[in-house]
Amino acid sequence: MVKIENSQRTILNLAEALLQDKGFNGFSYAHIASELGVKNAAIHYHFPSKEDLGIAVVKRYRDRFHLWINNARVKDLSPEAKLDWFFGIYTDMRADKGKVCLVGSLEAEFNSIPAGLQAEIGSLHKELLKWLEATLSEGRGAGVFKFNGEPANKAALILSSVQGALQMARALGTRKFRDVVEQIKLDLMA
Amino acid sequence: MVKIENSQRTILNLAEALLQDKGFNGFSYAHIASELGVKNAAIHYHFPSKEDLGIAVVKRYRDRFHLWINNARVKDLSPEAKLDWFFGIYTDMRADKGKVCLVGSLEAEFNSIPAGLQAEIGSLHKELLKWLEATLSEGRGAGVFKFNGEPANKAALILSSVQGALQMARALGTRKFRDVVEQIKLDLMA
DNA sequence: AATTTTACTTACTAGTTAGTAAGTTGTCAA
DNA sequence: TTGACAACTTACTAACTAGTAAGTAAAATT
Repeated sequence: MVKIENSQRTILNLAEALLQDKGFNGFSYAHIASELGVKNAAIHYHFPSKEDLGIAVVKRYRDRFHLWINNARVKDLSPEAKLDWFFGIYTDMRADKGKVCLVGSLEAEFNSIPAGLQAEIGSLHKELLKWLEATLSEGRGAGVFKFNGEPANKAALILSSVQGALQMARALGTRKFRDVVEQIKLDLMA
Repeated sequence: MVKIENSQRTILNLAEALLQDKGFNGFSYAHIASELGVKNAAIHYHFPSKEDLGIAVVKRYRDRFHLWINNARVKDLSPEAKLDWFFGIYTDMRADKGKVCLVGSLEAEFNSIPAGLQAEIGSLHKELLKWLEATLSEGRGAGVFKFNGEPANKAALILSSVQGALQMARALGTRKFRDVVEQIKLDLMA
């Protein structure tokens, strides 16, 4: 028995990449197993069902996001820098083999994924919106962001558009993604 | 042999609904066949491969869009009314069992769908953007829309956000979709 | 040293997938 | 009236799907 160090984490890494690349219905346990050089059943040992695996991926993603936004390196940034950090997450996804946001990927397939995973992705989406809303609110208070209406609605618009822009970029190129991010900033700073 | 009138169209209707509901990897020929009360092979008779079926759905969607935008009932509208008509398409999707845009659905699964379908969805996306860009340009010229930057970039932002908002609404409710559309209008009219 | 636990493999199942080949039947045109 | 054709059905395949049960070997615990 060759002990692969931290199999659980390696499986989660691969599952996360596959979710962002092919979608929940676009990958199988066999994909993960062959990539890792183990058998299907080894994956089922760590994550009994595909729903368990999906939920674990999203849970870890949520934890990571919480760690970041509560970390001084993000918490103490100016609103503009916070927003740039946030957009940077999506820019990195786009650069990493044209991945899309977990939220967008799973919500596009929402009606063909397990209920537990639906709930989990809803929680992540709410948390992303909440942080973005607070950041926009802070920025408008400081006079650096300018927009009409509720920060919650502006947050929903911005998050929807970066999510959509990552998908758009798959068919129309990275250029289009950058254009959308620039336009968001233009609308916010003008 | 019970003759179902216009099977081809009935299959396309069902396939389109399934694509917008479950995604390309979330439905099968068996789903369509059982819903129509025929056998799998009957679907293969009309559309030999799943790629053929997907392409036919998107092609028909494109044709429909072209017909509408070239029709006087849309062509002769004011820019604001044109935009409302456009948003109405997405509002209707949301109301119709929480469907999402074909473009968003297929681009989220982009890396796990056939190449021919990838190309077809790219063409549709370009056409939607082109029309929206022209409408925004016309509206800004007429003084009814206000925004900075290129109409092409503003069009990409708006299309991305309605696409993303339909997906968001699946996890967070129709309310959120409406909020995004209202915010787009607010940003455009202020 | 004995036992339990962890992390697997082997071997399997039942169901689903897209896709095909060959046969059937109603309709329509020559 | 015959023959072609459209629109299927029957019957099948090979590959893949998630998931399970039982066995194994090393490592950790007692």
